[in-house]
Amino acid sequence: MSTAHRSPALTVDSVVFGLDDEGLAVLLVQRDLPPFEGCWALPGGYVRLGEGLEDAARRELEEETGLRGVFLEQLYTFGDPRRDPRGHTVTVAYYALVNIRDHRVRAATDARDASWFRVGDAPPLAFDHGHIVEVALERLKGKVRYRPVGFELLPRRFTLSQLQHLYETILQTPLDKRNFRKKVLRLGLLVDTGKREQGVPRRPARLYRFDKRKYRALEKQGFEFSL
Amino acid sequence: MSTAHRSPALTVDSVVFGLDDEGLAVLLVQRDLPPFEGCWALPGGYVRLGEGLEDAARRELEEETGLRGVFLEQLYTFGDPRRDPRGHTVTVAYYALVNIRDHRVRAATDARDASWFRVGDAPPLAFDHGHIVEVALERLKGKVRYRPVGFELLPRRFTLSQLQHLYETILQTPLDKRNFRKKVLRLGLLVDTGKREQGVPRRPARLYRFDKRKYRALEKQGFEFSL
DNA sequence: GCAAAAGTGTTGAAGGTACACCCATGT
DNA sequence: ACATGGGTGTACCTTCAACACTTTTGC
Repeated sequence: MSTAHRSPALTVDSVVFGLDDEGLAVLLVQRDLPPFEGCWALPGGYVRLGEGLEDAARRELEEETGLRGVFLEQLYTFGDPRRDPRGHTVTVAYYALVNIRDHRVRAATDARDASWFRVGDAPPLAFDHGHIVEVALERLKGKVRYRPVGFELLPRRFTLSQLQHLYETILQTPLDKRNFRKKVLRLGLLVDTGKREQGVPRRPARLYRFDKRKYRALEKQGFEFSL
Repeated sequence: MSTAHRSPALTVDSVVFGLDDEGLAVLLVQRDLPPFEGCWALPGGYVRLGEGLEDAARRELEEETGLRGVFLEQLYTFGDPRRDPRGHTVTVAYYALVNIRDHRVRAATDARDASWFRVGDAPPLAFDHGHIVEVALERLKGKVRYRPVGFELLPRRFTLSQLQHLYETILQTPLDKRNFRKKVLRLGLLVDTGKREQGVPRRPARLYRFDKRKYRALEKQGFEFSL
């Protein structure tokens, strides 16, 4: 092992998922520079010397889309030497979950535009970003069942129907209303806020919030979330 | 985004798990060069330009320990800028599962020695490798329950007791013999080879093998392994 | 014949699935 | 009064957990 090496370049990219009434969406930016100029791509960019990977992902995310303070987890590292036409570039991919209504998105550095696309209805993406999105979807599908990450996609207060639709959307399968409610309430991790939906043309639903403190406490005692 | 960058260096490291009668073991190499000269570490090294990540991990593994053709999966990418005293070095970690008896290990390039250490009884490791081993153990613990990876640690033909001990070792919990056998046989993925253990001072157990073909077929039809 | 692990079924508890109707609200 | 989703309980079935004795082999 010598101490001087020509290294592959290193980037981070983030797959940001959001949820609205229509379903799952991904946040993309339109590239303002070659290669793939004008093409839609994942927000991301080069890791700086001395910078942590997650720090880099958060920095790029804020620079390119204005998002900050979101739930972010490492997804996978993609290193096919041909994935970037400029030369061997390894990218550490992250995925993020955000509640669309709480975050206003704006384009910025290196990006002409940033906007949400319905999953499965996005334009062809730059590099191997289409593939990265697929991997992120698979991961989300697996994770949501045994970790309470879905709540990151909802407003702080939400109805049980919203939660159910979320699971139905991500898992791509219909769920039974009564069974779903029983199961999720029996976990004891949802708190009835006492409030109701407002301004809906029907019976207003109770609003719950997820009890993160309680979950963290149970987690340390070996409790396993599962739906 | 400019096109020239000083990138962090990029390495791969592998956590190789093996199993014997005493329990789980990790394969380590003794470094022959600074930093951490003489210290035990994970087999690994720099990714070459134009080389795929998994290719690099396999190459280093063979160079340093003689192992080839093993089960290998990406674990996580570690990028704390201070994890290597020589300067910012990001490492893509893999974990491997091998059957100790099928593979003879030998030291080679960059390593004075290579040898197995009981998990939890290893010397302090170079860099953040101790932490990487912990993360790998956690991953193995999670994975073994819903993917049939455990079989990689056993010989091709194995007894149900061996399989049970494997699960007890990895999950760190005792299992009921009758319930375990029922569950695992009901999956329909073990084939009775018709052979028996030989040369043991007791009633010889039946030898089974894992039916990988059948598993792959079921997997494509949405089947989920679980124990 | 002794030691050591192999092999084998049943029962009770818990949890999962399937299923249909009345209620509260806005218009 | 009507349309819309909100909210609720039961019966059946499957799966999980607990548990002890006989069998086969080598020495």
